[in-house]
Amino acid sequence: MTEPHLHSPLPRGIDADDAARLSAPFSLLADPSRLRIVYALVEGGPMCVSDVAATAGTGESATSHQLAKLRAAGVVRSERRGREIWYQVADAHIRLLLGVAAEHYLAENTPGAAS
Amino acid sequence: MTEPHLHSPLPRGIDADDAARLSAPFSLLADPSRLRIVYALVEGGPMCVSDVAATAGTGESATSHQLAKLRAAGVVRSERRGREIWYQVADAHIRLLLGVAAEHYLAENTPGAAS
DNA sequence: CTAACATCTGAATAGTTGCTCATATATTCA
DNA sequence: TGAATATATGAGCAACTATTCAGATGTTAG
Repeated sequence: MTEPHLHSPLPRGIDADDAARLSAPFSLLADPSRLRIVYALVEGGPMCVSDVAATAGTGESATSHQLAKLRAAGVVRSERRGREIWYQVADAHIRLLLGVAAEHYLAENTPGAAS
Repeated sequence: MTEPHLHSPLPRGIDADDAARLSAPFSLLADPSRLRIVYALVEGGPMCVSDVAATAGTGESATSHQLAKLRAAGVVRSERRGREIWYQVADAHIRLLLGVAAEHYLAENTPGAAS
């Protein structure tokens, strides 16, 4: 292992800490099922768990697990209404990221970002 | 299992196919090491592998593996220069996503997106 | 041609993650 | 109170992924 040359003038990157902070929101959208869940909430507004599952096409237990993870990450907020628990998106950044991606990778009507 | 109620008026989501397409770019940025690699290339411009590794703070073999994956996904382009192989970012969408995230989650000088 | 260098590639491994199943908790209704 | 509904939660498992190590490939210099 000889020292690397560093051709370019001082191309400093980001430290491991910032990389972890930056990659966290991406990992939340990296799973197709979880992305469908977030998308359903962005597009459809506040919903109870079973409606999220029905809209996203995911199992109810799996949906609950994913919503718990999203809630722990601060992406969604939950509120009890009777025996149901309603979820809504609480993170504008995630909404923006999803909108940008949808706009560029689906080339259709984008959620949240436009208008 | 009784049928779900669907309170909201027709909140249709996206199908599994679109979800997979949408989540793919996010998964590429979901790993801290790979994100540092992309970030290094976005910030520092074209570089050879060992310089990418040095800038990103990742092992050389690991960097090579990740660059191969990024190349397969069309995120980076490679070109041989003598015995070195230089990589550069080839996907404007990834650049934009990374820029948006950096702007909102690091609140500092953002790469690519601004100016 | 040989040695050194830069990168690639495959196998093995360890860590992570998302799903399912079963069960627990909480709420409403009769 | 007891049954039904809605969701949460934990354990177990299967699939995926990133890293390391060893060796292969291609390139330049002597």
